[in-house]
Amino acid sequence: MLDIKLIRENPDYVKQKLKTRGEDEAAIHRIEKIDSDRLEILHKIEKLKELRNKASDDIAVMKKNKLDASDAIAQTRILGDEIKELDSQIKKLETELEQELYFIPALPAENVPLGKDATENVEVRVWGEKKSFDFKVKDHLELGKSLDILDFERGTKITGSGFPLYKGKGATLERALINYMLDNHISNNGYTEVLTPVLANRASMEAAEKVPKFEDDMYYIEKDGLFAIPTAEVSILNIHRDEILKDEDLPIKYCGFTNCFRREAGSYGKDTKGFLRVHQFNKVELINFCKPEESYNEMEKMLKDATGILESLGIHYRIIELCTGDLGFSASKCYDIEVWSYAEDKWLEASSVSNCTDFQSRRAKIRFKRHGGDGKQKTELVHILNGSGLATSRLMVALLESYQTNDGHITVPEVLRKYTNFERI
RNA sequence: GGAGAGGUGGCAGAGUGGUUGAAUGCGUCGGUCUCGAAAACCGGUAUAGGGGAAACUCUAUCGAGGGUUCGAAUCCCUCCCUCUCCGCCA
Repeated sequence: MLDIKLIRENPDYVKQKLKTRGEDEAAIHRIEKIDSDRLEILHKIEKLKELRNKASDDIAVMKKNKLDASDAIAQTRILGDEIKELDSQIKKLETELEQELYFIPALPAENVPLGKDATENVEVRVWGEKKSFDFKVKDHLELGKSLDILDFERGTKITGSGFPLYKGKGATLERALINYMLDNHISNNGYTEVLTPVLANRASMEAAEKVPKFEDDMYYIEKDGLFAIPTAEVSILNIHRDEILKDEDLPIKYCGFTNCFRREAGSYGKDTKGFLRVHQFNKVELINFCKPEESYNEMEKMLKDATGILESLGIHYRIIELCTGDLGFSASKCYDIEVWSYAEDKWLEASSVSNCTDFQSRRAKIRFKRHGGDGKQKTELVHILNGSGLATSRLMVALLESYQTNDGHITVPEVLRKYTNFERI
């Protein structure tokens, strides 16, 4: 969430920034009003509490000296009643303020291209070239079926549509991809592997800014009050919730594989084919906790970490920088990595790398102590970045399609062979 | 699921109604000493919010939320979590 102080002191700046995201300023107006009302009451309350504290100390002294304090007690009781009344008023305002703040997105970074929606995203670079096939390419559904490695129908039987079943060499290939990516990030890119829970409580979902804003997109187990994570970002970020980290430990970099669960409410009928949009998918996630001055630099590194995988797999991809109007809720800057689908004849999003700066860390209370040269310490919010490195479902589409042979088989990319123990499907 | 114990600062651990934001130890930071280090000694060391140019000051916080009281870490209620034993079980 945004810093209320920033809104208080620089409302016009905040409104202008939000406008570039297509947000209207009405909510900020409401917030300003609630905040000033709250401050006014806060001043009264603190004054009254100060009086009460002093009076209580006096009473303590009187009692100690065996003096009659009943007058003082009676007077202080009145103070207490006033405080109670104001307390309930301020609590109401605080709740209102929170409810508004929870729905205000992060402010775009200065160098993010302006634009109203996805059509105005900017292509940063393209890697590799499209292969040319001298036969008609099959899509991943045909390949999956004919080679008996993907079974969407039976996945549907088990759960419902959008829950894929991998089979035989398909399952092995998926596992190989995951292992390859993890090993790469651990050995070459300096990440610490974590294997986290895939269910998260409400506090964790809130800390990662997924709830209440996106509550309808989450699977929720009412009986236990738990959410299925939409991304490992949630579970990994919460490793350090409510912690104060040491500055010499930063940046802290984790990678972790989990299943991810998304209801995709409202997107029925769109990209429903096979892997293009699923409710459960596999993803290796990268999370970085760092000092504010490092975050944009770390972001570029994360982008390299993710694209390095694609390059070693020989997958044709491009990097898109999202414009202000297309940025995710928590992100100040975001790159999408898209892989080329030969059968769909379009780019598919396989990863996004986001710098969420202090937007999540404020809510999650993840800070660090900065040691000043003068021996003084200052507590600051860390910056948090997340990136998929990568999600396998759409990567699998690109991989199967681009490695198909004219006899309908799949050649396993070189780097995966030591994980699959086969070269061909 | 049944029975019991407990949640206090970075950690360990005192504290059962009144200058307790909280003893003590450890850690940590600064300093003295030293050629340097260790040891020893001295001093500092929570978080959030408000006011103030600043010095500083006020408020809140002892798992969370309510209650009792002039006053709550301490008493009462609800919830959450952890641990131990039993049961069940991958």
